[in-house]
Amino acid sequence: MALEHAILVSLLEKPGSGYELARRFERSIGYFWTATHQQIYRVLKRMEGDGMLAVREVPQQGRPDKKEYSVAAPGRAALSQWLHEPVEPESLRHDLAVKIRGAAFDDPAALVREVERHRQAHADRLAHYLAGQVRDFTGPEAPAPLDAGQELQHVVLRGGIAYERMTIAWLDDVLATLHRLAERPPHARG
Amino acid sequence: MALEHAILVSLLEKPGSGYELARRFERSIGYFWTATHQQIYRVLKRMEGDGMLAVREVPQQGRPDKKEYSVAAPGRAALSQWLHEPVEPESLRHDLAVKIRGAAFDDPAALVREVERHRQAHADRLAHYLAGQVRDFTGPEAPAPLDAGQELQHVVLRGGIAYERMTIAWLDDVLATLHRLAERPPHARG
DNA sequence: ACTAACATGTAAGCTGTTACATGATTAT
DNA sequence: ATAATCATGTAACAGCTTACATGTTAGT
Repeated sequence: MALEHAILVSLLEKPGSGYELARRFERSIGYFWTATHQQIYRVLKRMEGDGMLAVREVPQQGRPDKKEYSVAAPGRAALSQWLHEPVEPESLRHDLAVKIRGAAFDDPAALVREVERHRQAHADRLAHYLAGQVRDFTGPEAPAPLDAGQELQHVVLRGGIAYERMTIAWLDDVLATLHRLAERPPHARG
Repeated sequence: MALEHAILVSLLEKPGSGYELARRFERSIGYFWTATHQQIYRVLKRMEGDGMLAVREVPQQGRPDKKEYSVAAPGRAALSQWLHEPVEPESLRHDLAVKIRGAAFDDPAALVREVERHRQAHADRLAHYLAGQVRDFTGPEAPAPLDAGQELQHVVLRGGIAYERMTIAWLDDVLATLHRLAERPPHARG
């Protein structure tokens, strides 16, 4: 399971609390792995018990105390071992594709609004990624030259950008197909 | 959960046994939704109990008997209802991206072979999809004109093809990045 | 004899989601 | 007052994965 490993990577990049991790999973790490705070707290506790993480209670002024987690030696070793093991290439799980094929047994035109909604969500994500790319990697505020960690973060972000662009283009193809089907004379629908 | 709905779509396209469904989930349906036979048998039983599916025992010669499932009226209604409900745009779960960011804390060059392996897997899938496209939709053996169901299957397949092409191009970008980092003088790494 | 394909299941364990629960501080 | 943000958890349930389990027929 990669949630543990995603947490190890994130904490190596910067130690932090469960709450902070949950927010990172809504942003940068979340571009390729999602997790809710409930999951994160459960896994942090387990990993702490396994000796993978070290905890430090940090008293704060004007805010509740927090537990700052950082990666202990066994955690770093576990990550290193995982990096050297092969993982299976992902298989997709795409509800919308199921819906599109299902539309053959319902009204294809009824899907148009849903597909447009998805297109908008992907366009928003793309805009967000592009802004992040300029801010962190290509803009005047970005460090130059980038270190290895930043280069690797950038290539992952480029993957997210490519994914969103591809998805938007495909959803346009889907919309065009749905419109073509809606214009067919009834006897040709089948 | 979309497994039920994926099963409904598949059985509407063609009734079949749990075993046959499991094979379809390794092929066409599996392009965008995966499931193992254990999952499928369990869900089929539940759906049958809920009255969504009808079963027919089919004796076979030279083979074990099979249970052929088909969609009953309540199943069709449930699919239709789901088609009219919005679903959340998917979030990615990509182990390899976690590994790439993790490589900053290990040896980036050690990831090259893993990335190449993934690239090969995606190239194989792309070849498989392209062959299917010619066989079912664009080749001389394919029906012309396509009916609505076939048009929708084709646009989903085009999505799979676009996904594999995008992924292969991104993995080439990843490989180029890893090679660039490996060529850096040691003082410029970290 | 052995392997592959056909065919269907159970059990245990892990992962993930949703709902519930609490409490402080800061800004409007 | 009210809402938002910070901060951490529990409980119940649903879904998925892995291992185990059985038996037939067809091909080499």
